[in-house]
Amino acid sequence: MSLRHAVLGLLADGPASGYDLLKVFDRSLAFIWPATQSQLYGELNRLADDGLIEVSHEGPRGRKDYTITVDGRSELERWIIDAEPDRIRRNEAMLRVFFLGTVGPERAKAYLEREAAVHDNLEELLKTIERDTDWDTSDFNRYGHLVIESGRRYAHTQARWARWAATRVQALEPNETPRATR
Amino acid sequence: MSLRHAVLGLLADGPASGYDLLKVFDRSLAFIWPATQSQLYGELNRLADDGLIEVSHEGPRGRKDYTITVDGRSELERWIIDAEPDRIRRNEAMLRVFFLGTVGPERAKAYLEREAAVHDNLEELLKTIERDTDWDTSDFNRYGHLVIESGRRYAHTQARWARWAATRVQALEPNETPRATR
DNA sequence: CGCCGACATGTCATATCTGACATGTCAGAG
DNA sequence: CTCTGACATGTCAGATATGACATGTCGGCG
Repeated sequence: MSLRHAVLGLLADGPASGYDLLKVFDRSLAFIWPATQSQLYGELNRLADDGLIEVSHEGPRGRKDYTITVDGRSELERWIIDAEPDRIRRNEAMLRVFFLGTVGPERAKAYLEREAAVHDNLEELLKTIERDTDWDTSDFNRYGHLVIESGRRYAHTQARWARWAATRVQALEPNETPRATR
Repeated sequence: MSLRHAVLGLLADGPASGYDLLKVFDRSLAFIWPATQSQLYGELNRLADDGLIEVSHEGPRGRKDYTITVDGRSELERWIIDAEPDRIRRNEAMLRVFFLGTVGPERAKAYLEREAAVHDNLEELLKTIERDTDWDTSDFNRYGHLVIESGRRYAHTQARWARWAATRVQALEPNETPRATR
């Protein structure tokens, strides 16, 4: 249930409307905490009900600017410092690797090489973002730079791993003991 | 909705009961695709309804051994090879990093050093598993070794990143422009 | 002045996840 | 023979997530 804290964190930087926040989610938080529009507006109302944020200004077209309250700020700090992060990471790509034995070495190898290419591309994308972003003025804040760098290193490591894994596939196959089809 | 495919993948290795599978989930799939008991039993029934698996044997205490069907096997292969993996990874720890600016440099640094230590421990754990596991007979299959190695490299990279990030924190703080509390 | 595209918020059905609860059986130790 | 712990499957309420749908407004271009 960290959407709540993502919203608080964004509002800690200054007041914003749901519409504003949605753009930030799409642009900079998309990789680490995606959120849909219906989730976001629902959460804003719940946060306001709980007194962690409040409507500080109403604009045209029903626009509502929300501001974080003192309670909201202390809840945010509590979450950042005290709460143990949930480290569970479901990883569909790795789940496939786990079962690669069922499709035979050629297709396993092809899969891993594709993974390598995907992560090469991701690394390039993140490098481009690092190069082209003005960290003081963009939707990414200064600490966002650290997050992007972490992603870049992750992509790099994964690509190297996938290429290494592709070379290991042959060795993993049982020596001519075809798996039972039934 | 990949729990479905995780179950198919495990049953591709041979028949098993829900109880058996639950142990495998806890022991070897826990890191990449955790599942609870209620999820698992529900999914087994749904898979059987859809004809992708079938009850091949009934044992004592209501035990049901499930076997993957031909349809199930082809659905599994389709998923591994054809379907585009969902690469969205919610990452609570990184979300915190994104908002580390709100708690001040000392606490930000402490957080990152803690992250480094956590990932050091994870790396050690995975190294131990790599060292002590017999990859031919354990719940991990041969390809599971590749998955563990990927995790090990990930933990290593993250620990290095966190230590590097800790050194960058000072530089990220705006020069004595205290953030507005309101 | 009319229209289009961006602005802006909201609801709803469906699906899924989580954790707790419920129920019962069998094998082996003492 | 009794009891305990592992075996074994299931249901349910409540919380979250997803994607589609609904509704309306304002600013600026032609």
